[in-house]
Amino acid sequence: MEELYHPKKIETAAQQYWTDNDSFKVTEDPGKEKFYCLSMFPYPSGKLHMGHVRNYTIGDVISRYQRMLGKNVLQPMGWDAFGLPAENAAIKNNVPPAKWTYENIAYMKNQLKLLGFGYDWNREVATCKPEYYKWEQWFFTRLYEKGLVYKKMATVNWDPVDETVLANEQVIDGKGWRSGAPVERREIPQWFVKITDYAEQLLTDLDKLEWPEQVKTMQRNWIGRSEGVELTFSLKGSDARIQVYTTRPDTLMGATYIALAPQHPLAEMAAKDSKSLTEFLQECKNNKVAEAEIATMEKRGMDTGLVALHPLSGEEVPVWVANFVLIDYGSGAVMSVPAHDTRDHEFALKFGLPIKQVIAPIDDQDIDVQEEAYTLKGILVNSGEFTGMTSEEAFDAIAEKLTAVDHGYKTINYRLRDWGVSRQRYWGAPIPMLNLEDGSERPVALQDLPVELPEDVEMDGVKSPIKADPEWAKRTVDDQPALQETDTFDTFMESSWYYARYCSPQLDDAMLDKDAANYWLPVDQYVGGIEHAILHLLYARFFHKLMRDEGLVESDEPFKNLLCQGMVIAETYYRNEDGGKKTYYNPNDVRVEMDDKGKITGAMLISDGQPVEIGGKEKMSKSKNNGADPQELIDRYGADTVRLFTMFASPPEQSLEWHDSGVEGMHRFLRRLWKQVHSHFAGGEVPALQPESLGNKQKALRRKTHETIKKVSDDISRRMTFNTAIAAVMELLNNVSRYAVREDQDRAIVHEALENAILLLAPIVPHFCHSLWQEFGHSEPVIDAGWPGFDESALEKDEIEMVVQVNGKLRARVSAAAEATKEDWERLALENPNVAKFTADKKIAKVIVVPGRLINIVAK
RNA sequence: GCCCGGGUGGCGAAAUUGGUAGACGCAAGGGACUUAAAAUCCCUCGGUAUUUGAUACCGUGCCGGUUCGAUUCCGGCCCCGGGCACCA
Repeated sequence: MEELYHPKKIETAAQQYWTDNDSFKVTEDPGKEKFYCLSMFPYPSGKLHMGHVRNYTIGDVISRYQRMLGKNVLQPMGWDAFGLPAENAAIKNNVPPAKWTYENIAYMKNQLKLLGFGYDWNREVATCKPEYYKWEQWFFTRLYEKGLVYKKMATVNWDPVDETVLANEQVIDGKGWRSGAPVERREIPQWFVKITDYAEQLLTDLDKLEWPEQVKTMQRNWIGRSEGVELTFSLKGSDARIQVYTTRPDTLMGATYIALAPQHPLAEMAAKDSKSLTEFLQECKNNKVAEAEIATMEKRGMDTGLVALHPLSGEEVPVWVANFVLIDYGSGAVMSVPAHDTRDHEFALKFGLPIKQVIAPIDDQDIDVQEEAYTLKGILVNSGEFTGMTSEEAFDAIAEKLTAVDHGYKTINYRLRDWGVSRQRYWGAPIPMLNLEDGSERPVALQDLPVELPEDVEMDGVKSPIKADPEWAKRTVDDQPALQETDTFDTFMESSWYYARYCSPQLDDAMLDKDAANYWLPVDQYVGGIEHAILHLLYARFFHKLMRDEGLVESDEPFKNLLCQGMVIAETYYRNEDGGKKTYYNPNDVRVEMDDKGKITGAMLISDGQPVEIGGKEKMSKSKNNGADPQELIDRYGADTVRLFTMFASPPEQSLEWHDSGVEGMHRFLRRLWKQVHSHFAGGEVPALQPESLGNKQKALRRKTHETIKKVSDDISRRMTFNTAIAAVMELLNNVSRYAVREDQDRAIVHEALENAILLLAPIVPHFCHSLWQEFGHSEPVIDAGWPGFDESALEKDEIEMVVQVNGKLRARVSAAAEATKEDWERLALENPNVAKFTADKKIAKVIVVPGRLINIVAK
């Protein structure tokens, strides 16, 4: 064996071995327990970033561990290849998005191989390939036929100069990122999938999942099921009615005005007679569609002049337009009860609208609703026949009354909205729909699928090439001219079913092979970034149910266990350019200035020496240009060091703030371990271990070995805290290096410790362990070595140490034989001189003995 | 604004069910080896006080509570991060 650790050499050899032996190729084997471990596939943005390395190392460690447990492990990889950045790169570099994407895939695939991830590359998929999106298009036509998709008008960000639709990301401070023109909201027809039909299932099935509570809570809140009342206000002097939904019908008698979304038909109607209202509605259009934007902007409103009639009291209620009411949510109108809702209160104060208290606190607490909204439930006041009821009683009574007068009914509402899947962009899967001359629409027939996206195109930066080419969309249907839809799918469509396609990736006559899908699915462990906690994971769950109802899969849920890794974050640096634009600079190109105490005082760009703004630590991203390049570290230290460091730096669910320092330490650890193994073998033949004949020191090291096996197994399988698993192995090896080898049994114990350390580290630093495992004389590769078990008898202790506290403060340590009783411990503790010092002039009130941990003496 | 997380030494972190705060590692300082450097090895390393010693006091974002005992549970606040439906 080589005396020194040469990462390049052993990594190349191990990777070659895995390739030559097709080590990670798997097939369905009903006789073996399967384990499907999936990491979220990357967007091929150019090269791997630290977030990828972290994500895929976690997935690979879990996969390799499960394989060592003897399972049939599937770990596939592919490419989420459609998306906006390809179009931007195409414009910038004058290459077609397809070419750019395929080049990136090739480069990143090589990087993944260099990192030693055990993927079954035979199953690779790229979502931009017609073989892939053909089935997505087919599936959409099935949904169309089932009535699960529909077309409606929906709002987009419109750039009036470029005459194009902008993504939220492309709107910066209300302006188009290229043109700089203020964006407008515009309504265009778009396709929607009825996810709301599945809202209840998506909610209740969360209970079946072994997911982090945090993610389940986020999804529950996103779906937002509520029980309430749908009611209508009649309009004075008109047949029109305004429909509103409320979760607090008990406050109905306190409704003092109605607020409409600016896009509400009645608002637009009222604007016909009012110049000022028309102007106001126009101003409301100068806004990005993002909800965060709407929620944080200045609340504005205007009276429409319309008057609604209260459904129960018949009182006249003014109808206002408010810029924060969302047209896409519910009916686009809300009844406002300023006395009992914070936002309504704020609005009423601003515009001098009446505030009428109808709920009083249950206790005698003094409140003033003119000052502040009282939002809790209570007892009804000023509510006519409902006065005196509790909020709960009034909920039912008012609902019944509304039903009786035909102005409302109890209902269940969801915050979740249908999924808009139309994008006006080029680099996506074309929506397989035909628009006929007579105005009707038709799905593309299976034999005409896929509707292929031309790949050899030029991007002008404004219009999608398939929209710019008048010929592309032309079709003939039943001798009638028809136009192929030129919008493409939201890229969440592709990422909603790729996990299933991996089961039969090359199948060309169906979307999925049912046997293969039902063998592998659901995914046993899904690993990916927390930023996907809602959208991607919810859409994928929805898609799975759609596929189930199409008879393609049997399970209800796609991902049994979920591990959400935290973000890899890094400092951002930028400069403000003209027109409010920010240019971000990579941390590698920036020098940070510090004062004597190491506190950061400023930063400057190395290339020009001029200052840059410090923007705070954020998720590594292309748009913030704060990504670290793992490649340099791989070249310098090898993949194992990079893998080890990303796993050691923090627990997977926590966000990881990236610094290069620390990597060196991991490399040092591997070098030291290598040398340790080398010098162990240099000592010659190792005798067989004889556990019965060991002395105390020998027993102690052996105990440490078995404690480590126990802890690492638990850390990897149950806790998924790889950082503490690594720390435990380091501790064991520190014990080994401090251990003085004097006789044969010492060598046997060290041998056991080292051999097990190799097994425990094998999932994390696979090349390193592949090589050393061979040095231990094993012909089977370490990937197929069984995971070590621990010897219960080696864990036993003869003597136990406990801590003694007086009134909760640590005062002494005492030891006794393992058999010592509670009384023995109490006596030992009280006899201790330091304890006596603190209890001397006090009365002992109580002695608490926590076995194996501590003794606390309560003295007063 | 709304929903979900997080805050512990100079830094990344550990403390798993309410029971020894700081394991493991980085950085730093000191020493050994060396002509020298690198590498390697050894020692110190939360703060304050006691003029050797060990010990005492303080310390887990801030304020308060529950408890024999709180980084952990409860209430209120501050700061940071993620998501908010067209970034992926």
